[in-house]
Amino acid sequence: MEHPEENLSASLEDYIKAIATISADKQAARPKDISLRLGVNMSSVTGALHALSDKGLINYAPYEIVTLTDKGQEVAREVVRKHEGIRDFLTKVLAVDREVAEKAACDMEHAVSPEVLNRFIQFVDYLQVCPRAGSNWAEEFGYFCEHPEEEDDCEHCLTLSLIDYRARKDRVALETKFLNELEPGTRARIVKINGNGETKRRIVDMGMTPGTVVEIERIAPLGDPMEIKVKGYHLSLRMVEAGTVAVEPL
Amino acid sequence: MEHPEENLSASLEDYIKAIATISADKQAARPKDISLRLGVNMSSVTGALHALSDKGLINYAPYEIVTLTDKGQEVAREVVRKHEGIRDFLTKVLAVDREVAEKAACDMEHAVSPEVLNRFIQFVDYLQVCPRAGSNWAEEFGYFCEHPEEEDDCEHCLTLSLIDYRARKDRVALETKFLNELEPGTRARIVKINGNGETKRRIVDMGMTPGTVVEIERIAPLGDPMEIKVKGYHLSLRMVEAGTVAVEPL
DNA sequence: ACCTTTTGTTGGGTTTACCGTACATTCTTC
DNA sequence: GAAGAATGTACGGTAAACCCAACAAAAGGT
Repeated sequence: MEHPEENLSASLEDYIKAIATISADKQAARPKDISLRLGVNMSSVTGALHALSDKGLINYAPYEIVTLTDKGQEVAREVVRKHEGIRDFLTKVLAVDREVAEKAACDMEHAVSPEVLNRFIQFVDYLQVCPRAGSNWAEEFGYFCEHPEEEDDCEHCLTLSLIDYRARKDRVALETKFLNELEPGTRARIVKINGNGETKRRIVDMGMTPGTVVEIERIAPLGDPMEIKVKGYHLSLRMVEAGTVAVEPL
Repeated sequence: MEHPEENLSASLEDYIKAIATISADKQAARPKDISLRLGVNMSSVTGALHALSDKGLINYAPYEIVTLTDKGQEVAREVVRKHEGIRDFLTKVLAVDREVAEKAACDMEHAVSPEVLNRFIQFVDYLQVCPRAGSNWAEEFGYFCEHPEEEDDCEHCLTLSLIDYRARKDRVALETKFLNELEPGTRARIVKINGNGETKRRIVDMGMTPGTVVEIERIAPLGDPMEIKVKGYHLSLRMVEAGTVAVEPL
């Protein structure tokens, strides 16, 4: 816990990711599991664990099980977001085979800047919101990135496809719902947040502003809370809160 | 020239790229230029030059100017294609700022597999050929990647935008030209290659099959040859050859 | 031609990230 | 509860890439 250094090396990020995924599956991550997953020698794992421990990202003592600290979990969340963001972009946009994409994402994730990562994630969302490609298509997407909260104003990018645009718009107007009414696996676009001061602030802090695309990941067995994905982040939301969010299903 | 090893490290690829770009600007690449461009110490450059020389990629003797061997130029072409492919994707598809994209491409180019690179390049081309994004958009792009030579059959991805599709198709039918008639900077899609056996084979070997998108880069002062870009590759084509290629301007 | 500056090289040293081998600990099983 | 297997650690070694400082060669100015 000496150096709380900011930047992790590519290799150490891999270790964090491995620990996070193994911990999610089983209870705890053993060095052996890590060595198998990453295909490295056990002695390399020991070395890496020391480094991560020094940075205060894992709880590590020789011969004991490895767990992520709070700080480590935060780092892991970012690493996973990056991996999934790239993988989803490759599969959903570039139509890369799932398995190939998984591997490619591992290779790419250490080289993609946060800025570009956000573009990847936004692009996937964009395809759902404005499924058009006009001649000024890239320009339109750039505008969308700058102002995601603005009304779905595709008109000027759809000079020749107005009919479709209007059909969609009509359909959407009829189908406006609240976030808690949606099924797992569905996607929707936020229209408005009805909550009062504190609740609203909490939701907005999560990045859920009007125009944002959300995906329902799953709903807990008891019906509360629900897990959603927003801008690549996995979030947990209480049903009461979800009920304040008006959305257009996509 | 000892080890003609296949894979270059990320760092050595950077050196090759630097040598290639500097050589293009000035006559020859001096170690100092390389050190400045890559922001590394002179002694690091010397070490890298030794390594590249051992691999037979550069002509290097102490205190003499550095040049690429044929093999080195081949490697450089690939590296440049990767860099430009990523950069163009970032700018033209993801609307990333030119300068940011240039930097991001440098970071990403060593992590992107040839397979994904081709998707990047194809996607940029795809936007020109079928500028539509229907609900089954990724699927359509995947099909296009699998069968680039097939007829421009966007109908089933355009159920609601037929009008635009037909307008474009009519326009294209009227404007079919030959490759040698196009201006630098324009893009076109190959319709047919009219040449006989040998000429035709040469052109097809360059990757110019029907359905492929080409970009006219420039035409030599004397009008011959012309430089074009196909699938990320910069090619040189004699006007006689270009005259055998029927294209739809985009 | 000589002296200074710029450029280039060599050698030694650091860091990261591996590996292999040898030793230590824990778990399993009888 | 002790032997043997599985797991974990420590130590030394390698390779890539970098740096700095010292020395060497080439280029430029007077």
